[in-house]
Amino acid sequence: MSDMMDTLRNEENMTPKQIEILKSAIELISEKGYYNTSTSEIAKRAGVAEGTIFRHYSTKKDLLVAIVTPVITNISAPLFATKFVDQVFHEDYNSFADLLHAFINNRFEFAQANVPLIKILLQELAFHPEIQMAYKRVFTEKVYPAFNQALDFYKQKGDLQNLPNDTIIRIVVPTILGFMMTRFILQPDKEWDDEAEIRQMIGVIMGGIGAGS
Amino acid sequence: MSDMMDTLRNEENMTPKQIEILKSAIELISEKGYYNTSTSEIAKRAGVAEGTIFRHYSTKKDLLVAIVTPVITNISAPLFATKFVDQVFHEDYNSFADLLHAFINNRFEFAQANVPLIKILLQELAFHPEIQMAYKRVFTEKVYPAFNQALDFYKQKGDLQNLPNDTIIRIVVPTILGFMMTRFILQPDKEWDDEAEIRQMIGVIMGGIGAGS
Amino acid sequence: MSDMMDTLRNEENMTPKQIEILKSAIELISEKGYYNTSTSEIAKRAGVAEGTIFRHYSTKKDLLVAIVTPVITNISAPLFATKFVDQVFHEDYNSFADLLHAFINNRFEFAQANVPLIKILLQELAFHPEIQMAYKRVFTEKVYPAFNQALDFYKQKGDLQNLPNDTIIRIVVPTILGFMMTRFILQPDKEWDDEAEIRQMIGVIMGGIGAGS
Amino acid sequence: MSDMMDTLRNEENMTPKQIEILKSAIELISEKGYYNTSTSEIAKRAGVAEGTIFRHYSTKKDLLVAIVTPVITNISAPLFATKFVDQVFHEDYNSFADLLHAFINNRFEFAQANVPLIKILLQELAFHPEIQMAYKRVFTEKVYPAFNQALDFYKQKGDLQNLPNDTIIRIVVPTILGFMMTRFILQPDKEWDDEAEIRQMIGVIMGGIGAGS
DNA sequence: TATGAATGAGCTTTCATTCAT
DNA sequence: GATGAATGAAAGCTCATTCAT
Repeated sequence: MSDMMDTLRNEENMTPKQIEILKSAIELISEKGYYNTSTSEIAKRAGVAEGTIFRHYSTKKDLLVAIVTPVITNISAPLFATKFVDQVFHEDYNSFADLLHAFINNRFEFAQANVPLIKILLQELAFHPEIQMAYKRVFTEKVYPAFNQALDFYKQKGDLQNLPNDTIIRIVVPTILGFMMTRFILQPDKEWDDEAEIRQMIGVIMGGIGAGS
Repeated sequence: MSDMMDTLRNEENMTPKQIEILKSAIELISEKGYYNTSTSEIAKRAGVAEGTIFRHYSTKKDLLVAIVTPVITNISAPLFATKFVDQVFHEDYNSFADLLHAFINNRFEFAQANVPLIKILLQELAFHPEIQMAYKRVFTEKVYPAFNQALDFYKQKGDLQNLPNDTIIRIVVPTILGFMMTRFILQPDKEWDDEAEIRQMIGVIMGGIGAGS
Repeated sequence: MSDMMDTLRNEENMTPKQIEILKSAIELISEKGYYNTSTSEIAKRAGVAEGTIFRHYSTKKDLLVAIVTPVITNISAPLFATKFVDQVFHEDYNSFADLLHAFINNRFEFAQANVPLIKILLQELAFHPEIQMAYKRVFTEKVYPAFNQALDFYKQKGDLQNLPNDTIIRIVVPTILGFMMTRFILQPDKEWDDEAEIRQMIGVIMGGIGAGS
Repeated sequence: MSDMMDTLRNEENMTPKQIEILKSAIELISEKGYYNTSTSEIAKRAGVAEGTIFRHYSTKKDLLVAIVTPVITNISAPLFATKFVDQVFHEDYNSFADLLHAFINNRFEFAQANVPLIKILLQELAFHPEIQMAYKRVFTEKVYPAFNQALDFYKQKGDLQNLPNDTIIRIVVPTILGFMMTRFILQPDKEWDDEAEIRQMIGVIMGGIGAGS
């Protein structure tokens, strides 16, 4: 749980009660959904009075946004972290496959540490325009450009077929997402050989978009 | 809309009011979600008294299930229709790529005609165990076996690499789903060259899993 | 059941549907009470459309009154039947104890044949002014005078102590009612030696109010 | 009313609103019955929002049970209070008639102070299994054994005829109940000479079951 | 800052009653 | 007469939010 709280915690300090509220809200909402979770339930599990929730989050939806927004930011963080971009362009990765491997491993660990948060994000994205906004902004301003840059770079390098970037993205992203959803949400209890799965997936992806094919 | 009602209508007749109720429920729920749509709203839009809804669907959730269950069945219908299986095994399709093409085209048209229904299915799947049950049953009993059969067949024929079926499915299905979601839900207003998109997608998929690579 | 319908049937003929409605209403209301029984349930059990009930009884309460009013009349019928009064005054019964015995036996059989109807009467008496009216009228106009007449007669004859009639009634009536309620409603399944019970009860009553004591 | 609230109040404190709710519920339900009294009416009379009722009693039926259960307990309280039993066996009462007199006086006062509560109990007993349960438990575990003990004691002492206890109880209890119902519910407005009535009633009862007869 | 009783609008659901067929 | 779809008022209940303490 501490990892997950790292994802959420901003620079300012939170009171212990506020942390309890967030934890409880995350547990309950990820289990039962936003509309099936009442503030009184959250308060009870957090060991806090119902009014206390509204001292910290003036609205139930505010509480949801406070949970979900940092996830959106963090999910895509490495993609636009200066460090990452630098690594790519300073050829820390010899090939697109290497980059993909590093990227997937990194995001895999993040997902593993934040399953409940990601569940909430996926489930509620459809219903809350506020969240959709945040998501779209991050995607178009950060993720998409970073992706494009990287793809252009490795195309130039001869690692990739000359497909439109959009097409490549539409292959790569759902494949990764699909794997993660299956891995963590649909069949979390299956025995997975994660490393093998990832290698295989990359093999197939590169078979589809790599230059050699 | 008439197409969509075909997806829902059973053999027996519905009263005009019942059809109106279904239509209104579909519109509203697909726009705003199940929990943000009240039965009084549905009644108002359907031009019907609120009690009339409960004469036909004894529960609000019953109404949802009546909307969503036929979609689950129809989404996967061609996969387990005798006709389809026959076609596959009587070599109506010379290659897995051909099969894929026919399949995607067919499902693309279905999706196009049923966007609101599919939106509802995707959005509510997470929260209603009844729906999850129906989905799981159809998937494990129908879709998955049909897929396996087809994959085995074309593997034997030498069309496909010798990857585990599960891995192939985990590549192919999310890729197709991802495309459709982008096409019909995330960016429905973008100008799409559907035929080209599909061809490209198949190219990449076959690059990843086809025998030639 | 045929006996019970005798209690209800007036001179005019009823259609078979109407009889079915009455039967079903009696069963359901005596089991679950008036407010827990819906007209649609009654219709279903009667094998009749809901509207048909309202063709015969313009109101749900009308139906109840149609069930309960004849019971009130019949419960007390023997008390004011000319025949009964005649018997009393022509000394068909040698003693008040004899009269009591005949009376209790008679009412016992009536109760036995009409348990559901009596249950309904007892349960709903409290809530429906219409029923209370009917009950009060019958009691003050018929039962009470007949009782007084008989008591005066047997007092004069020296069978009874010189207690106020009201006091005697307040001993006799609740004792009989209490026995019947215990016998038919509270503990209907206990094995009863009815004849012995009745004899004992009369013994005690006469011990309390009879002249010998 | 304060007396009545004593019957209901548990050791813990109630908020003033909760007291108002109870009072209003008792008034309305005893006048019109449970099913004819809506929670909104209760709220209005109590000067409280409807939601407030459900904060204190999670169900309308819970409210009813909260009203009725303490009555059941208190109605029979003296019968199984150690003090009462002691009194009986330490011959505080010289005869069964004395005991009866003390007992009736005591219960008469209780009834007088709790008419609405008792009305509710009598009226709703028929329809609510929860209440029936509570009633049966108290009767078989407390009232019945205490009665038996007392009857055996005074039989041995030669005060009572050798009738079966059950028969005695079936005479005594309905007679007392019948008197109280007539006195407080059926004809509360008649001018009563209570002391005389009670004396007379005891006379008759003892005439019926006493040893001298 | 924290509490939790109180609020009241809004929800789903029930059901006696009506009426066109 | 009989039907049963339709009605709509009213019910019990939920819950995010407020506010005096």
